[in-house]
Amino acid sequence: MMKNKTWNQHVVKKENKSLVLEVIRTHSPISRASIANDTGLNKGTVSSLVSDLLEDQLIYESGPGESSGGRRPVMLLFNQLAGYAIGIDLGVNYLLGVLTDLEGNIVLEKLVQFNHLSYEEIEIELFTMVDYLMESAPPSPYGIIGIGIGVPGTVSKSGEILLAPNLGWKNIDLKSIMEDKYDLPVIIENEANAGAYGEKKFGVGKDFNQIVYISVGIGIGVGLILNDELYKGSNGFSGELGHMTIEVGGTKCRCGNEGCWELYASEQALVKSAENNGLSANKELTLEGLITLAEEGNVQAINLFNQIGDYLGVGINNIINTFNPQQVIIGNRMAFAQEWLTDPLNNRIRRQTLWFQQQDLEVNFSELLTHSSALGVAAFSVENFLITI
Amino acid sequence: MMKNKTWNQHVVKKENKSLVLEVIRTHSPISRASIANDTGLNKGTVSSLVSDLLEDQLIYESGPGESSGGRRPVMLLFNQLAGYAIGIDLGVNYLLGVLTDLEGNIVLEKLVQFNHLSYEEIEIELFTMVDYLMESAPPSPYGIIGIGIGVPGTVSKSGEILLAPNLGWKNIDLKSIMEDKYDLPVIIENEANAGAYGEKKFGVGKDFNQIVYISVGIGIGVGLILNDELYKGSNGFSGELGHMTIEVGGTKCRCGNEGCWELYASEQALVKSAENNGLSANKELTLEGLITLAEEGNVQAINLFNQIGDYLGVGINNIINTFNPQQVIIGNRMAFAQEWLTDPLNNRIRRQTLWFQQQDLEVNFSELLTHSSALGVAAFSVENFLITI
DNA sequence: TTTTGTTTGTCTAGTGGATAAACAAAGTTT
DNA sequence: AAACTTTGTTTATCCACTAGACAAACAAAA
Repeated sequence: MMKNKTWNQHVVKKENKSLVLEVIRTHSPISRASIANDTGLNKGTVSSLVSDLLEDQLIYESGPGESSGGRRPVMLLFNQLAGYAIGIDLGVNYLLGVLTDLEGNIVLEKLVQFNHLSYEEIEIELFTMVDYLMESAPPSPYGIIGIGIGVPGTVSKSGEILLAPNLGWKNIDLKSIMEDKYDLPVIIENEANAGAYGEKKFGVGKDFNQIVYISVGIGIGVGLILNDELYKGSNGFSGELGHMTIEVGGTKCRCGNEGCWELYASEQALVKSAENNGLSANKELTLEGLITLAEEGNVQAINLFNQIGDYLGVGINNIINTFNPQQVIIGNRMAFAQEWLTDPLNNRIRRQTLWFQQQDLEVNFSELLTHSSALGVAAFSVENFLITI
Repeated sequence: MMKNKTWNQHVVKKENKSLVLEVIRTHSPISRASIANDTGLNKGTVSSLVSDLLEDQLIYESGPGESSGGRRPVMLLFNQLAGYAIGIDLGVNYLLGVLTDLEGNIVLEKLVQFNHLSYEEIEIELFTMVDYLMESAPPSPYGIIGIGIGVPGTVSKSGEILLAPNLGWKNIDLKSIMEDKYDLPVIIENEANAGAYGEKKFGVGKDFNQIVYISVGIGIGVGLILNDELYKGSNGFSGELGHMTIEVGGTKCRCGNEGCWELYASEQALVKSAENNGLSANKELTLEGLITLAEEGNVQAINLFNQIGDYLGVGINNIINTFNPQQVIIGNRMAFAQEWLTDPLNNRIRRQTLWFQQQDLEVNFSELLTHSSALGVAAFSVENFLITI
């Protein structure tokens, strides 16, 4: 049985309803007439679909708008308060939870930090976080419409966390656990994938279709937006670019490979070379400490960041040649060091990337910084909810 | 004006008609009843669509099939002779043209070899080739349905050849030139992209959805099949992986970068190290010459191929980490040396690729060898033709 | 103020394609 | 021969979209 997707009028209606909702979401406030004009749908069709959406409470009518030489239009607006989504960024030593409306606006946010917790202990923190956010949600027609969780590891298509090395987790079916407990749709996604989506929806990637988002933290992860959609490989493991070889016969990595990119351009690389350089110890040798040093004008610290920027450029160059993206976004904690990374990074790219790849290419730093992932998974939940309407 | 895709019953019919044709193409011979069962469409709907397709001469009825306990079914078959496609692989020193039916079977094929021709001279060869293939096509309802050309260079989405370094071409709008002359749909595609599609449709990639095809010739090009579709970047330049850095500070490449993969793992790398090793000159130092030497048991030649295999593995490792594909196909001329490449290549991958990436991963050599590209572009033309029905 | 023309949104009739169910034809099985 | 099965067509019905008529609400010109 192949059961290929067949087409009938029910599909047509659902599809057109989605289209109308999408137009209202992106162009609000907008009149029925403008929707008909924009989509090419007949005026009557739009009226009928709009009345459905009004019944669903997903949109509402506001007062009349400006006349353009005739009867004044009734303006339609997306009801972003029809429900709320929970997005959680599950980090190695923190838990960042946000409650967003259907437009991705943060209604409430909470950060918990910890150290060296076991899986069971983190699970308790997670439950506490979700409970808190659920209880705090304002009343709404649809209530909590879903929970999204971003994790620093590989996630299978079925939502199982296969390997999260920095957490020490392996084969944890968090999706089922959460769905059983809360009876809500749950989405588990790689942190870099989530961040990529977050930046695309709400951050610096809004106007681009082909985006490579590079999450530079302890390690390096990459999220790919290809043709406006998140791309995952055949099993959902794509974007493990932190383990791309940039130096044959280079340093051994615990992944089994050698010369891996994240050994040269991540937070762990930064801290390690700081130690090797015997940098003065009046500041702690952490990313934050080194940023403070650099801000004070410490040349050694600045050089370290320059070095990281250069190595970032090497990997980014490879990525550009592979994907020919419109935009490269550097995100996560390392984005705080933008000031000292930009020049060496851009130099490397200007010198070494094929000229036609540089056309229409933007290299940007994250706008949402540490919030990209949480907002991204929340947005996934919203998207999933809206297509079921 | 956004003019988003709207849905109506015309679209539904077209889509369902395509679906029915697709099922007949892949499952022929098949009865109307089976189609209804497979697709989920109503029997009556299938009957009506089938009668349309019969009128279009795209399918035909054969004699009755086996009964399964009731009336014997009328079997339907795809009429692969309803039209013919022309596919041309435009190489640096050759022109390979094929005439295929709508199923991709080669009806006629012709190879022309040359050396150091200017663009104008190659254009003449190209015209001669197309004229020959068109005249030789058997009579059919739709005649020649399109021309596809694979070129070793970057092609913009509008079909312009932007840069073909090994040909010395720049900004040549071959698509318009051909369409004006022949008044037929013309598709220009990068040779590696075409090869990837060819292998997916007719070669070793038939049963895979995420394929990385690596065309190893004078240089290295890569074609990506992601989610069953050819992926091109934002401008159509993706897959320029020959210029991926695999050694920081390595050999200078004329692309401006250094340590590019194709300097270590292509035909040009092979020949160069053969020269440097001062290999005996009783055979010419070409790929073919070195293969002959290796077949005779020449240890030096075999070592050279082993070296190439190892470096191929380095780049392939990066690619696997990036795309998490189901299959990697090594194609083009270097595939003839499969015998001496396989072991070092697989060793490198087995040692250095993350374990979960190796699951369900196949590394294969091309089946179509030098025909992948020509068949691929012909298949593009067929596909484009069928969706206009 | 009146008239004219425009814009908005609803309503009605009609079109086209899908579906379900009845039906005829051509088999097999008992 | 009778009963059942399978195939493929036909018929009546449903449903979403479209075109075009229409009324309401407004602006601008007379």
